[in-house]
Amino acid sequence: MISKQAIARLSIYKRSLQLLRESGVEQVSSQTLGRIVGINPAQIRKDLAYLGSFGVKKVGYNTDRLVAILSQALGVTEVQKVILVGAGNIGRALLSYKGFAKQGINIVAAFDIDPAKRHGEGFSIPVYPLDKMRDFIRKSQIRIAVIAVPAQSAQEVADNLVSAGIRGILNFAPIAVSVPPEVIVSYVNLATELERLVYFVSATDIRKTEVRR
Amino acid sequence: MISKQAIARLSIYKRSLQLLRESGVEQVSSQTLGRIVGINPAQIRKDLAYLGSFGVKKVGYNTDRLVAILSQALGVTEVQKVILVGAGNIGRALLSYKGFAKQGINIVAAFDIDPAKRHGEGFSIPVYPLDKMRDFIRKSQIRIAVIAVPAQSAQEVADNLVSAGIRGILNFAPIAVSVPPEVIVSYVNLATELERLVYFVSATDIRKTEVRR
DNA sequence: TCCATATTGTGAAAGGAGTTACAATAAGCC
DNA sequence: GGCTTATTGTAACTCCTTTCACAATATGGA
Ligand SMILES: NC(=O)c1ccc[n+]([C@@H]2O[C@H](COP(=O)([O-])OP(=O)(O)OC[C@H]3O[C@@H](n4cnc5c(N)ncnc54)[C@H](O)[C@@H]3O)[C@@H](O)[C@H]2O)c1
Ligand SMILES: NC(=O)c1ccc[n+]([C@@H]2O[C@H](COP(=O)([O-])OP(=O)(O)OC[C@H]3O[C@@H](n4cnc5c(N)ncnc54)[C@H](O)[C@@H]3O)[C@@H](O)[C@H]2O)c1
Repeated sequence: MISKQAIARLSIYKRSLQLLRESGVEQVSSQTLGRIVGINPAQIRKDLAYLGSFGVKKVGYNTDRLVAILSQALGVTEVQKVILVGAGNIGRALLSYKGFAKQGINIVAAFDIDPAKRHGEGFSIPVYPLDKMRDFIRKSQIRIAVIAVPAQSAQEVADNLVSAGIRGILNFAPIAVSVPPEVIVSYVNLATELERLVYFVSATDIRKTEVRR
Repeated sequence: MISKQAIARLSIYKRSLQLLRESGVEQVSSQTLGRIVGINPAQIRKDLAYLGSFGVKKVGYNTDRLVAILSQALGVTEVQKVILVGAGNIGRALLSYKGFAKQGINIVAAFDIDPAKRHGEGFSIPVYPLDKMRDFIRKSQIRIAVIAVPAQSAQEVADNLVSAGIRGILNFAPIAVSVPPEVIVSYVNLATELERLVYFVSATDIRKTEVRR
């Protein structure tokens, strides 16, 4: 199995390769890609080696082919449907974002307890009441959900999601949720990210350049 | 120097300890805290040992004292001022968020190229034109900035920030920015997080429970 | 056609990070 | 006051990640 760090890097490669491809670049060496994404070329070659061997010596990798291979490996050859719970500040920002589609990810519906949050303001994704959630997940075979509700509701929402069949959760609430072992939870903790910066900036002496996930 | 993973965990401990303290808990063992945050108790003890030795055998740690020590270690004993560049979808979500203050972080101003983004809609933080940015950073001695502009503007914004004296950047744009070695850049890449979930959920067999940063 | 060389793929080395295990010990109880 | 025991702090170990280094090799040019 590929490690979670490696998967994150594969996703980063994919995005950069898509951009390169769009600007007409057909071949790229691990060195050049490494410069673009800020990652050691040997690391890139090793990550790609998990998926097979499709570089050409003295030339590099075909951008088109590599994007296809990475999409396949990551499981986004066909669009992945995702739902969102909590159409507040963060939730609405996600609903308005057009960039996920290009990465093969589609937020297909949102759910919110508050009726006032249910008019689509600008974005075309519907916001439903909570009691539609379970059925929607079942009928549309949704496996991944984003939690963007207040911390005190996160566990309850997670429990509902899991019992409806959700297998992966991206949690914006700054609190650990407990789920069965077969469910994967990933956290986005922005306050932590900022505190991390505060620490490394405050520690004044010269140090490592980048803090990358 | 403490590793970036350890710093992230210290921040997580701090938040949970604050919650515990608020609900009247005065002492907590590494085991109990570990259960709450989902982290191995030995890991917690080791992380705390970086900062000194202030647990009490057979009792655990004093929540009050530990919050103070963690705040000190992370550099948030006094409120840290942060600026935001790009008051779009994500930027406005951050500006509306009340939760940073509790962690000792204060977004004091935002900057946007678009005049239409400059009315404070609900949030009290001012949104200024870009040409005020340099002076503001200098005068208010800001060291940390959040980039929430489109990818194609991110490098330009980063260059401006760095030349004005910014030392740490939290970048929401899904693109690597190049900065001098003394500047720290941290990335929030939501598409990557979702793709990672897609991968681990798709790889159907039984596997590790959580993907934590 | 043959050569010089840029680049891959990977084995080995180095460097962390996380976990286990346990001796030390202070607290609370009898 | 002494004993039992929960809990810390840390040393040792294991596991995992990243980097280094280089042989293999396909390409493009002469
Ligand atoms: N906004 C930010 O910049 C930011 C930053 C860091 C962390 N967060 C975290 O992200 C989460 C969301 O933040 P926000 O600023 O968007 O909050 P918000 O209050 O604006 O939005 C929360 C939404 O969740 C809905 N909700 C509440 N309980 C619910 C439930 N049980 N089921 C479904 N919906 C429910 C509310 O109606 C509301 O629309 C919070 O946990 C917050 O701590 C936000
Ligand atoms: N919204 C999301 O959910 C989301 C998700 C993933 C990534 N992102 C990334 O976050 C960034 C912001 O996304 P968004 O949805 O908020 O975009 P947005 O277009 O809503 O907002 C961008 C803002 O930046 C301003 N801006 C543009 N160029 C600028 C410049 N040179 N200086 C200052 N301000 C400038 C624009 O006026 C606008 O207000 C993008 O890079 C996007 O790819 C957003």
